[in-house]
Amino acid sequence: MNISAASKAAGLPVKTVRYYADIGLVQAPSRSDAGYRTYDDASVRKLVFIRRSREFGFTIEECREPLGLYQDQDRTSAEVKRIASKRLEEIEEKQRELQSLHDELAHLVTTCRGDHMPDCPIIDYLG
Amino acid sequence: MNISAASKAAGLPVKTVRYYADIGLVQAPSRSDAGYRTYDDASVRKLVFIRRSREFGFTIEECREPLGLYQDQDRTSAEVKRIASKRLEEIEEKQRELQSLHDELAHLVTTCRGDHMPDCPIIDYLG
DNA sequence: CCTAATCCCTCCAGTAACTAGAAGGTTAAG
DNA sequence: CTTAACCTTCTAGTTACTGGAGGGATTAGG
Repeated sequence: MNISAASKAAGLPVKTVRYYADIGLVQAPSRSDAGYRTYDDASVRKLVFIRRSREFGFTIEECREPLGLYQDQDRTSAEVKRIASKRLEEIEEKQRELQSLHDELAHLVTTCRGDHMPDCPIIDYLG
Repeated sequence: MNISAASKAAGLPVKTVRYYADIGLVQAPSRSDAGYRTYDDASVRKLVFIRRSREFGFTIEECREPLGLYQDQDRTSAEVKRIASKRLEEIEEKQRELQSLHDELAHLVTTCRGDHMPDCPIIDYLG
């Protein structure tokens, strides 16, 4: 798989895929004879994992920890479990926050009459 | 309310609160005699709205649109509704993505035995 | 009233994580 | 065999903060 196919599959720009290998977040991919980067499904799954983590506010450094664990032959199952559980709690907190952002906007949508008048009940709240 | 109280209430660093007024994302706050910025509850609610939007990957420019609407005296209710509905769909897509990230890590946690052995079923998937 | 701690201010420089563009080599379709 | 769509490296720019210097204002204790 060339870089553009991997980038499409992962949902990341080509430039970003290169960048992640440059900074050592993922392993440097192998190269074709012409020097083209070649990717496999496991690499793509890692990129998807990073993309989703990044989209929800985890930093690059915070992505390194779980990714490092997956690759570390000496880690114990207990260590993997501890770090993943901590991350899971952070994600659940994000889910609650996202839900309240959702509810706030849903309220705006349902209270607006959607007509041509400029008044809208939400203005009293946010204006 | 001084800037540090507003910053605590909004869940944003003081520097970031100043920055948002500097770039015109929120209105420049009024000042005390000594030149201190003073904030009210409506300003704090706007800052919370921005914080949550930013945490979930909306850019500063994408925050301007709904915030602008709230303040625009000439907008129609239909326009408010259209933009808020579009944003709501984006948020629902983010909720689905966050759920996938959650499930992926939850799988990691439940399949790990949590003992001192270094093997873990998730490695086959991501390693 | 004085002093120390804790605010607050502005300004400038630095960082994280990309992202755009130039210059040029490679591959696949017609 | 050309030409369009790939790919490469490199450097420089952007977004959204973030840290620190230097200095004024406010508050709590003695």
